[in-house]
Amino acid sequence: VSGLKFLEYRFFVRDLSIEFYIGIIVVIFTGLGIWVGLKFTRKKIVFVGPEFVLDVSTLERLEISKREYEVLELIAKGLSNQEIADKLFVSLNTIKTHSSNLFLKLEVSRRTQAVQKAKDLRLIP
Amino acid sequence: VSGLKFLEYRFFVRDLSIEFYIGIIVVIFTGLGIWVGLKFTRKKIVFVGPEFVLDVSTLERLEISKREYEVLELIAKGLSNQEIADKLFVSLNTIKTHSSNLFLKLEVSRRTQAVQKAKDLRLIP
DNA sequence: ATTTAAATCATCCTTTTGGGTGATCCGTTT
DNA sequence: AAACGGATCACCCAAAAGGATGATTTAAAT
Repeated sequence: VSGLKFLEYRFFVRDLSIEFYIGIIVVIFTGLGIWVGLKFTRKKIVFVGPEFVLDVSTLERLEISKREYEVLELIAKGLSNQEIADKLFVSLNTIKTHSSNLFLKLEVSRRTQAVQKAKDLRLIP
Repeated sequence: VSGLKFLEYRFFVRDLSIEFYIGIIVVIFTGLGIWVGLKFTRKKIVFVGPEFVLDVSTLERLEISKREYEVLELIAKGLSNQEIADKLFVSLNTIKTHSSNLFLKLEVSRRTQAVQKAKDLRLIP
């Protein structure tokens, strides 16, 4: 306040009220507090594992059915057609049909390519 | 200040200086500023792509040769043995030998499993 | 009621892949 | 010089995968 009064004395002629000085002080120290708060806060670093978000729109665009998607997932896990058939309780032929249709829709000709492309398209993690 | 003086009047008998009140105000509003600064700071979120680091020790432990590793990479890209042979300018039989040895070392029996396991072992991204 | 899409299974045939074995060549190590 | 690991290739056989086509059933949509 003394400093402010001194400044007032030097540069102005008006006599300012004590409330005015207090207002200025409030503003200045609130600002200081904000600055300190920002300055000494550790930046909160959040490591985000690349959260997989299924691209449903692509799934729909390619008209991939639920069953085909199941087969795709199991193919991606490295299972053979026979193993997939056993796991889904259907015949090997059925799985071959599903995978064939899947390859057509994904525009690939091998299961390894299907896995690659499906990952690129965010259909599987 | 008026509020403070009122409080002083109510609960204390001493006559406190204006500097004292200003000190209190400074402390209060600096604290307020700090609070605001912390409250409205967005947490800094850093997305960390899962930086792939090749696990050389595993590669050496499994005694996977350079050529075999090359084949592994191309298998992971979805190439057929014939395509790999063309790309590396060797015969199909050579690739079959390499992939067979690779499967032995990775303890798998299919290329899709090899890709899966190689990823788990951090041999490929 | 008819159409449609999904899921199921089959048959036939071809290509790809995997497993086993053996052989040659070439550097490096012993 | 001999041994060794690596890279290369061949041949054989069996299993797996892929492509094409057709058929049946069922549930949902029109």
